[in-house]
Amino acid sequence: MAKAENIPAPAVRRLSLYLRQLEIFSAADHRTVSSRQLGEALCISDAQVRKDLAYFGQFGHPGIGYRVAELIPRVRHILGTDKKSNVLLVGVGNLGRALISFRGFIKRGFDVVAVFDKDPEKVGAIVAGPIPLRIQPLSEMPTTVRQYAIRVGILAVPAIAAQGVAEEMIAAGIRGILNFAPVTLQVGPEVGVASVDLAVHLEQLSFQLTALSTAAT
Amino acid sequence: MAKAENIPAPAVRRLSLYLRQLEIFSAADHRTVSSRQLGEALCISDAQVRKDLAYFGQFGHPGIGYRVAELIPRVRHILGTDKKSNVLLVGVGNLGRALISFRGFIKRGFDVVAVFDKDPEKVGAIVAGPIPLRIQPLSEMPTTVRQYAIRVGILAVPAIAAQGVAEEMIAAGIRGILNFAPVTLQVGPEVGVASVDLAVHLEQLSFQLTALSTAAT
DNA sequence: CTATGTGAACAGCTTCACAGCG
DNA sequence: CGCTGTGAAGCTGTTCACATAG
Repeated sequence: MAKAENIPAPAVRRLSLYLRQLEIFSAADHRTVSSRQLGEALCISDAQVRKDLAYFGQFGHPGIGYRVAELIPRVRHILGTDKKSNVLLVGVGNLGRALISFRGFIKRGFDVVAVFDKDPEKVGAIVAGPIPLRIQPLSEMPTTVRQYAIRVGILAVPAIAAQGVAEEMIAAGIRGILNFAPVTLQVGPEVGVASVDLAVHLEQLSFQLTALSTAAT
Repeated sequence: MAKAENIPAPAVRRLSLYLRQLEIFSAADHRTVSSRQLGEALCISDAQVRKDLAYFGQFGHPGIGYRVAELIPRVRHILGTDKKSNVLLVGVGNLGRALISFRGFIKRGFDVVAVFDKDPEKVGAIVAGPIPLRIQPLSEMPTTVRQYAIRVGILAVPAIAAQGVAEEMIAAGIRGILNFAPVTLQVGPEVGVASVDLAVHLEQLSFQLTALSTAAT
């Protein structure tokens, strides 16, 4: 076991993958799972799996492996997803709409309970989703954040507006931002940011392909 | 400069970010940019920026920095995004629809030119987007891939179907997959995979927040 | 005999610091 | 004098190999 700050970031990333895979094994009625099985399913070495899990505690049973039903709740607790949590979303464009109706969030314990947009034309409209939501103006964010105890926000606004909106979110009390705008947000150390740049991922694939065809010696 | 296989993967990831930022500087009429300016905008050290760019060639001018108008096309060429490329998408659910109408892809040189779905009820329907597209059955994929010279596909189907559909994509000639399904795809080494798991990102933020509040000693 | 947990060895990425060029 | 390009140093994450437990 180790203090949170000593745990490598990649290990935390993989922890989510372990949980995902454990749930798959659980659905397939596996009682126990070895580090090797877990690793093979995720293309990770068995040593890596053991080391990663060991950062967070002693979960395994020598000779047996990891008991699925025991490990899942432990990992959920570590990730803080053992309780449901409320999130908000800013930016009801194409992407925003899709994210609101995305079922994968609920499945993992995240409920989108409020949505905001700068455009006065959109404010007041109802957007469909797991729960129908009224689009609110940004000015209501501080109140709503307190009311629903929201800590995490999804940012799906155009690049040009992203930094400004992020600052409003932080001022409203948000402490974690999932950013879909193609910009690097400048935030203080008290705020966590995870960025998803869809175009960047395509560029990575494009590079791999051109690199491969160039390397055809 | 170095061979493609010697370049660290993180350097390639950052290369996309440099391009994004260079375009921002270009729009702001900066003629030249130093490694320090580029780094500050992206929260990366200046040494890192120089080393990364040096992996791909000698682009800088001592005493001056990097000429924006010169570097942008070079980086685009390295990433293989100096020419437009056609991509396809499989899975016309909520997320799929949003990705089809997502403008960010076009802006970076990727055109979604064909969409597929397994559901016979959906096949034949037209989906709106930059170009209206007819939803095709998977059986037409090999032909369409050849016709449009498609190399990269976006996978936006449910987790349970993802591995099977990925295999069909590869059989049809796809060599790069942008995967939105929450599973680890098992593919051969000739295929590139980039995975985006939206829930995993939220879990990372959740962990950071719980770790922070726990560390409040 | 199987499978974990872990110190030690290793590899790879990042930072440093400076030579060299404009 | 400013800023790049780069070997060398430093550091962090991964792999190895084995003691240990069931």
